[in-house]
Amino acid sequence: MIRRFLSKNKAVLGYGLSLAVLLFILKWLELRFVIYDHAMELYVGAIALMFTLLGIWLARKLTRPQKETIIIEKTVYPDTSLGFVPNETEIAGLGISKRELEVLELMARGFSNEEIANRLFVSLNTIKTHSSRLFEKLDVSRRTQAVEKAKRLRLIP
Amino acid sequence: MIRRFLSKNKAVLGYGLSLAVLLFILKWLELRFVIYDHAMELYVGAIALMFTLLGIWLARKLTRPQKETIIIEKTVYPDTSLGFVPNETEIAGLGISKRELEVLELMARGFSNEEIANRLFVSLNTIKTHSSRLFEKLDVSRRTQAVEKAKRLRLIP
DNA sequence: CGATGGGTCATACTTTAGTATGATTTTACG
DNA sequence: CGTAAAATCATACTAAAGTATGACCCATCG
Repeated sequence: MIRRFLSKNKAVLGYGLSLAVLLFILKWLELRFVIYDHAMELYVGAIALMFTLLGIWLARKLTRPQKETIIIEKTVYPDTSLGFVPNETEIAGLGISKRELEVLELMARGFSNEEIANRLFVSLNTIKTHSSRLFEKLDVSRRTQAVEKAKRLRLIP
Repeated sequence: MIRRFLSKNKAVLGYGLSLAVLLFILKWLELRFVIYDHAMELYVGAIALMFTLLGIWLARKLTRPQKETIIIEKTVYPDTSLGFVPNETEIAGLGISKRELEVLELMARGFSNEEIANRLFVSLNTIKTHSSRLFEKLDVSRRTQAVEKAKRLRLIP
């Protein structure tokens, strides 16, 4: 606890210490030389200088550095393969299954139903049923519409 | 020239002025009260305080603010719908005509050939020929592929 | 002026897409 | 263990999409 206090109030402690040292020097000067009236200006000047310097030092120590936030806008071209996060909420809300989503993705990539069937190792009819259900759920009637809507809803990249 | 000097050295001049004022005050105090030995500490203290404050003020005026730059990189995704610039080079290179591009855009938006025909006030057959030529030029065989490729080549948004 | 390219349209045809319906098999869950 | 959702497949059909070919109009350009 004490260490924390020390570290937190380092500047203040430093100021106190400096003050003490300066007062000591003053006392010493007072004893060393009899202060005549004509020496007064010099004495005051010295004090002024010292404390001005102290003030400068204090100011530099105490003022916390001004933070300047520079926001660099970095344009990132939608690298569909890297930075895509599917809208799970929408997918779930529409009740689209995993398999249907797979079909949808391949559709969006321009594959025909037959090509999709070959890729997924199922029959053409299966793909047809999948796509039909997909169109129902997406409330569309053609694959191009489905792709357009799916991209708009961020179901697919 | 004088005004420029004044404005450039405002802080220095301020310091000089303050010093003069303070010295005047000191002189006044010296005249006003006879400075006894026991009043010495108080006097010195006042000077110390004043000059410390002056030093702080000076430091704040003269030293340029300590900046701590925080750089935040903010990724900005370009709004494809607003700031879209078609790749004219590619369009010209592939020899795609204005009308064909129109058809392509409507295709991408999910319209059927018949819908496109109605929109452009031409017959279904015309749209079919347009799309056939389009597919040839894009080297694809289906509309979904055409849309995918066109978007990839930035022919359409 | 004639060739060229863009746009239009038609007919005839093939292929792909999409719908309707029914059935079987997995798989997940209470 | 039984049920519901998901996934599979089939048949039969309709509706789009796409191809091939030929024709016509019109502006532009050498």
